[in-house]
Amino acid sequence: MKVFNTLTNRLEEFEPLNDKKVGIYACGVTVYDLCHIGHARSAVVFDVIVRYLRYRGFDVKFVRNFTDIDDKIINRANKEGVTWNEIAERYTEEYYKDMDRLGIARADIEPKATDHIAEMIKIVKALIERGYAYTVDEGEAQSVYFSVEKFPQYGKLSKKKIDELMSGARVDVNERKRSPLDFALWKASKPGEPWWESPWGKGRPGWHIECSAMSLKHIGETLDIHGGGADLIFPHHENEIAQSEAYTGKPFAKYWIHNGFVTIDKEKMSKSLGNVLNIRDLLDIYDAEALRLFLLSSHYRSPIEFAHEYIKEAEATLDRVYSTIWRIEDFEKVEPKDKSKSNIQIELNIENLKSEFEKAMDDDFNTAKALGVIFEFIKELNRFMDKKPSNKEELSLLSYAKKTINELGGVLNLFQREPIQWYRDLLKIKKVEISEEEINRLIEERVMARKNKDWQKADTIRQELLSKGIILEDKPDRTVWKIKI
RNA sequence: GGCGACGUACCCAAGUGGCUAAGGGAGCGGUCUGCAAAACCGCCAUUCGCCGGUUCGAAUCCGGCCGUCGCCUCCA
Repeated sequence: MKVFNTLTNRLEEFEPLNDKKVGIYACGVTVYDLCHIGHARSAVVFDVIVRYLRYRGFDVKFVRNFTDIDDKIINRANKEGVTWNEIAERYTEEYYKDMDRLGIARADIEPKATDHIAEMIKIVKALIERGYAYTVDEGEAQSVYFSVEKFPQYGKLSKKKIDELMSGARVDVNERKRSPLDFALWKASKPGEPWWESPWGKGRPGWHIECSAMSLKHIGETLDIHGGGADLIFPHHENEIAQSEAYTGKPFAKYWIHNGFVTIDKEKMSKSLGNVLNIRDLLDIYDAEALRLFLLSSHYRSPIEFAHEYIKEAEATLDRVYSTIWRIEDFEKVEPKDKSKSNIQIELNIENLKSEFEKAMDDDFNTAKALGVIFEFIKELNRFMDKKPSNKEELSLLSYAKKTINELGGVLNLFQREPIQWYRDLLKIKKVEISEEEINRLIEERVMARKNKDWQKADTIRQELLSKGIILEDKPDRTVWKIKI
């Protein structure tokens, strides 16, 4: 199994530090606003990585944090006239609402920064004692900064050189740092800001230190995998390496995995550009699984361009998969004819499907390729069913195929619904103005008309439903409805 | 300015030295159907931004050019 390591800029064989045990830490969100589709991508990517490692038999401990104290949270709270923790709690809840719908499994541990103040203080104290950090007076209290020049390897993750960073650095007149590259480990609180008691007076933690403290506590000195969005490489992850390795003297993480951005009009989606799309707004008009499929349809490190058209394509794809599964279920109801000899020449190579899927996923979690493998198999399945399988052997092969799609889909957390549920959910999300009962009533009416060869009436009903976004399919034994995408 | 990534059909997207350049969507033609829809079959890149080089052989390696984007500031 190979993974791309940002630290070495190369594909590497994945070998955890302790046999089958894997400790993963992924940077979560700062809870000050609704999550956007970029957050969704990162969450989906690491969700799939964890699911696949488990599928491969690794014993995974997955930690994903919440940053629940930060300037942005404080600003938002001040703007709304509420407390900072009210903001943090509110957006943590909203995070779960969105991520649950996207099928993101909960991490094994989901620590919050403010529950680890003591651990952070301990590290900061040690860094001062060992000469890696220094204090700066800020009125009654002190701030603590990490001195980047004391850590010569600084820049090894982001491939930056300290002197080049220095020459390009902005000079911030308000900060009393010794070097513009130094970053805050601990901030003295200004009046009105939240604070915790510390050896440096009333203050609050800097951003980066929380991840060092929480990963150390919940996983250990060296992580197998540390991940997050590519925009965290610098300075966040670079700073984490500096402070963690200065503290423990051990490598902070063996593999660094970073997901690419979501772009709109080829530009990175970001708050400062004002082009963010909230997950919430998209889930109002698209099926969550379609959004998830869209996010997995290109490699996790490539930039992925968002367009409504692409989500619709993903919906069409899902529709095809669920239609095929539905078809299999029809065959499962057929009483097998034991005597009939199999005359189907079409290959239904399920072991090959599995091995090709695994091959794709083993290659740096190539979900795009893995999906291609599944879609190819879907075509094979339909071809197989076109030949009207009827004996026991053929029908059990179909059931096994269905089970396998479910199993492999489970790694991506796709294709897990009952087909009828897919159409019912779509009925809601597309705001179709007709109930399932009404659809079934019209179908009954049309069945009667067709029996009487009243084609005109049958076509009128079909047309009426189509105008509301419902497509009818006449099967040999019955008529089913689907949603027009 | 420094560092990095990318450029594959009408659109999305795999493929990083050698069988016919995956897969999906759209489109066109056909089978099936009362008509449809779905499904299936066929067509849809002699060619991978451009120009050179290495090689028996390159979309894949090297060099140059053009274009797009990202990081260097809070960001998934």
